[in-house]
Amino acid sequence: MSQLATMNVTVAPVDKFREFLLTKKMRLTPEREAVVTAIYSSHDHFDADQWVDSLAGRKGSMLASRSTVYRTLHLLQEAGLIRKVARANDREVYEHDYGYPQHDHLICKKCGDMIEFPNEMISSVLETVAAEHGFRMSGHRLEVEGICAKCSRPPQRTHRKLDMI
Amino acid sequence: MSQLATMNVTVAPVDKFREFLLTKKMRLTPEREAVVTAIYSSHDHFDADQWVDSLAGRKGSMLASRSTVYRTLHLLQEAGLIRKVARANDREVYEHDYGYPQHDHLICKKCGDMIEFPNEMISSVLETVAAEHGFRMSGHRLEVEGICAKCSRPPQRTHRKLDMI
DNA sequence: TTTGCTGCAGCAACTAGTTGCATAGGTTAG
DNA sequence: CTAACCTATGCAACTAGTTGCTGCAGCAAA
Ligand SMILES: [Mn+2]
Ligand SMILES: [Mn+2]
Ligand SMILES: [Zn+2]
Ligand SMILES: [Zn+2]
Repeated sequence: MSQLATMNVTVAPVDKFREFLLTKKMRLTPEREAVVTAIYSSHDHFDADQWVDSLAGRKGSMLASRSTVYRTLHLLQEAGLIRKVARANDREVYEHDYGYPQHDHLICKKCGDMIEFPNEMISSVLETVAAEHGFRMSGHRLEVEGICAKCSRPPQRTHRKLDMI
Repeated sequence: MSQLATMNVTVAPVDKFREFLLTKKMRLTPEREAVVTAIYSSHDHFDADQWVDSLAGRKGSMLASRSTVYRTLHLLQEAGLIRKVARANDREVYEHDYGYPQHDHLICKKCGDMIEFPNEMISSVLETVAAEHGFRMSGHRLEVEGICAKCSRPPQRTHRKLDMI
């Protein structure tokens, strides 16, 4: 999934989150910590449901309720720790927005694959456009849709010695 | 809302829709025609709800059910007549994608205003990126978020002779 | 301790949007 | 004409995500 190199960061995500919460006079509760720890335990695109499942009842033990997971996801976005990246299969797809270089995605309509690409050019075009409009840009979300190289190869079946009967 | 000039098109939206449906061996039913006519009766950003309201029961007589409105919106996207442009107030925002020049939007987090800007530069950057990845791009969705010029002016109150008591 | 205040969790009810299903109705063959 | 076929509709049930409410924990004043 991740073909871009990761970056080292000095402040751990949990601490960055605590700092953010302090500025809003909010606390890093055990529930909120459970969510941020879970999310930063692996570096992948993810959706809310998998954490609702594992943190709130259905599959795992109750570490945070469904509402709390969703509310914490909002806080994590505000804090700049995660961002919405696309919508796939009726679900919002998120990713880490901290400790990882800026990029956008080519999204294959057939297989759903999300190919990451760095976006300096686009960012700088947007800086210019925003300046022209006196617009203070804080971020962007770009979904490029189409068919990936794998899926657009002619329907020649995948390489195989012999078909099964 | 629209600060970009409109373009003249030869084929009317309803006819373009009928053509598209034919290629899929589908019919332009009265319900589908009602939806596309309603949507093309004005040239604005819009959301599904307003057409569900006016076409399905609640306000007028039933021209197309809720499901049919939503299903027709999908078809209109496939047909290249409309496209999703952003998400605002928990609703998808659509706009005409036919008879109007390509553009993207600066979206103000405070007032919700959507400022349109033409996007040739961005399209061409994306063409290059897509080519590099052997990706056959069919479209994109770009939301630039931030604070618009109006909203970022110092909090000097709006011009008013005398405050109300 | 008791009392009061505040922030947060969990619940349940809600909204936008999707989908399975039964059936209405159009199209074609006989 | 009818029968078979097939598409598209409307309904109702469903899903992802949001929100108002209530009650409880943590802290502070009395
Ligand atoms: Mn990514
Ligand atoms: Mn627009
Ligand atoms: Zn693919
Ligand atoms: Zn604004």
